Amino acid sequence: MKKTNHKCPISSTIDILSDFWTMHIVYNLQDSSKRFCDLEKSLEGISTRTLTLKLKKLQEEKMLNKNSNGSYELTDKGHGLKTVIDAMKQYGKKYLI
Amino acid sequence: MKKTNHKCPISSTIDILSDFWTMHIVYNLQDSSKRFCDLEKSLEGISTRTLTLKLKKLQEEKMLNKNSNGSYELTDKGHGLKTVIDAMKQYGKKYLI
DNA sequence: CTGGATCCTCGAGGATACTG
DNA sequence: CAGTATCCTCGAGGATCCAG
Repeated sequence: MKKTNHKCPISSTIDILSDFWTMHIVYNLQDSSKRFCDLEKSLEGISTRTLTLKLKKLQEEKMLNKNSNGSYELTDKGHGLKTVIDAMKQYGKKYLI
Repeated sequence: MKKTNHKCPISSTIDILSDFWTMHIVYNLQDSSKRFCDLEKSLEGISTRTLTLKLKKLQEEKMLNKNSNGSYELTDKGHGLKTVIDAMKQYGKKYLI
């Protein structure tokens, strides 16, 4: 994945979202916090290594954090992606499938 | 990039968008059609090979087509992504940068 | 200018085994 | 359960040269 240096809202957002798993993870945490093994089950096909890496990266980016009972929950910054996810959902329904 | 088989609106949309250049290309064609060389200039850093490949793939997906004067323009399906792009722009403005 | 053809790099992600 | 550590694969994308 590349990194754009110029600070454009679109480019910055694409930088974060343009890998396969990130959006899936955020999507899966939208309604409730989940533990590692639950995420592993929801995200069919992800490897433990990748899930670990993505969760770590998302924590560094302040998109989510791990709470006291060990489950992962979105921060405000993570929940902010809901509008993007909703737009994608609408698009998928209308033009794909 | 992976392919999800189960037909979920979110997964299908992510399948299309989860590479670095696709969204940038659609974004660049949103307001006006452009020729190959113009896209090459706008999309700083893209190689001719990659641009060719992405344009071909996007044409196969009916997201854009090449018109009579040789420039590329979005189809309705391509323009449909505007809502997603707008959401990303808003997100970027609010939480990133 | 608009690509096609080749070759090459690099990193995302998988598989597996292991630990607290 | 929740990871960590290794090793390995595979494909996205870059660089370059060439042609219509």
